[in-house]
Amino acid sequence: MGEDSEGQEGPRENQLLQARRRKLESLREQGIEPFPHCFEGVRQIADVREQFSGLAPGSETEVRFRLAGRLAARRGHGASAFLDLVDRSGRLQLQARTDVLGDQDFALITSLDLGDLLGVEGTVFATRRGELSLLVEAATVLAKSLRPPPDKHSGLADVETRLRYRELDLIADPAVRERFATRARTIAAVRRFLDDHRFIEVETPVLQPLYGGAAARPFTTHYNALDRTFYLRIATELYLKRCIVGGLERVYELGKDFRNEGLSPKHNPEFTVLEFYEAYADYHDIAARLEQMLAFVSQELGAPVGSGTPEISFAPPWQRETLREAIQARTGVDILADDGRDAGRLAHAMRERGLQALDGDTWAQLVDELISKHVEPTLIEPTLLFDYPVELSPFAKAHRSQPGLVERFEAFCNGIEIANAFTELNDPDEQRARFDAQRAQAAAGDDAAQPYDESFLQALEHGMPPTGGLGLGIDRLVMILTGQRSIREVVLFPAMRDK
RNA sequence: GGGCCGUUAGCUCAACUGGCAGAGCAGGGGCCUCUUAAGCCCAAGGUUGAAGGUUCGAGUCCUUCACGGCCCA
Repeated sequence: MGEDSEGQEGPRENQLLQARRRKLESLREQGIEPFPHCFEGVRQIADVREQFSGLAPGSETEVRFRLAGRLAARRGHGASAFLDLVDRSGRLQLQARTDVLGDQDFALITSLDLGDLLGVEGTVFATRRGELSLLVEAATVLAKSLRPPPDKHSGLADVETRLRYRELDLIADPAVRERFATRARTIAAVRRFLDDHRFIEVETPVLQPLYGGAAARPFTTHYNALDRTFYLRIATELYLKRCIVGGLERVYELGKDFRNEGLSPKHNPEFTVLEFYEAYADYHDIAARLEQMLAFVSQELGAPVGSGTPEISFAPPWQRETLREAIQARTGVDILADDGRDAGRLAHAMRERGLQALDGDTWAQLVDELISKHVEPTLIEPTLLFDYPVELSPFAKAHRSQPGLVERFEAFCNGIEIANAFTELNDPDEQRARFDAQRAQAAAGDDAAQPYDESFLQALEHGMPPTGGLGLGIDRLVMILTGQRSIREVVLFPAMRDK
């Protein structure tokens, strides 16, 4: 290999890299392939532990296992050595002995670096102190590691390094691996629930000629073949309703939305969302469906999955309040005291109670402020807030008895919003009027206002059945289920600024 | 956008009021056949995030910047 391969690294780090490069060369000189193509018959470390959990200290067995994983620690004793092998399912101690392996293979296995990928075959035994172990009869290098792994004991502490180089975080911390496995099981359980209830999974465009379905700024891109600006979707809502118009009756989509916003512990610019729509249902039906679904999901995950946070039970029924009551109970402000929806009067009522109210804010923005500042943080147990102002909800159907409100609820848990649902607006003329109102807001400078979507309106004009729909933030749900306070801990590769 | 905090060896962390940048782990050379954060001996490893400034002297004080964390908007 190159004598100047050290050019790009610092001169010091090179000592470590060079040592590994030398071992790579040495393997090849011995005729050993450092990057073989496969290793057959691999079992999981958890299989060994399950089968031999009660093996008495000092006992040996004839039971042979082939295992593969990463070398995580080594304790040498001259003519024998203990090695720790880690796979996705766990960690197991290996014992290597000259009298079993012969000098050559023993020298090979003990000269491996921490971090190397290793395949072994051997028999199960328990040490005198009772540590379940594998006596290695054969060892194969499966991939040479050319960089030093994180510290075998203290792991990685620097948050930035953990997020930028998630592979190192995963290598160093089994709890992180477990968290992402929990995420996968959560999503699988959501799918199973919906599939079992006659929903069908669909895929709608991520790249869209026009974005919509939520109040957010989009990412834009250029489609060369059409020489036209395209947008990354901010929601799946409008296409999914077109599926409902088309007669699919119960549909869901699980995938990523993209919003051109800042980063925060609750926000990543790309995030995973479930939306489902159910024909002939209203928002009460959807609320019940959501309760059932999350109860099912948490049950599928098995008992306590949260760590460090108060135990959250999704068992139905959840707490229910109307939005008006919720705000009034926590701030004393009645947002509907004034039928005129006058921003000045609401701001005055807020200031009377010692609450901050910005001068330029509209009535709807003040309501939004009351929710996110004074209500949302107080909602720890799963809670549904019903009946929102129409100004905040351009796609929700008017309330059947409360003028100025729509049939919408949001679900909160652990002080954050996790879901948003409505009885869907299916009157095309009313929807057109809502778009007009959005257009006026956009003209007034609101860059998160809805663009006018004529093809969606046309679809509604063909007739959409009465429908209930819901959007659920999967990342936030996983945060709750795994007891994490930051979305970055449940997204494998969160967005980061360039270093 | 604002405030506070952080950035020192590959990793985890020290370094008093400004006075020779250290340790453990990892890596290198030895010893050691039941250890498990194995142990013992030896040697090595640094542009202290970047740039500028103050000072006889800066990891430490000042300014600006970068990235990250927490809080606020």
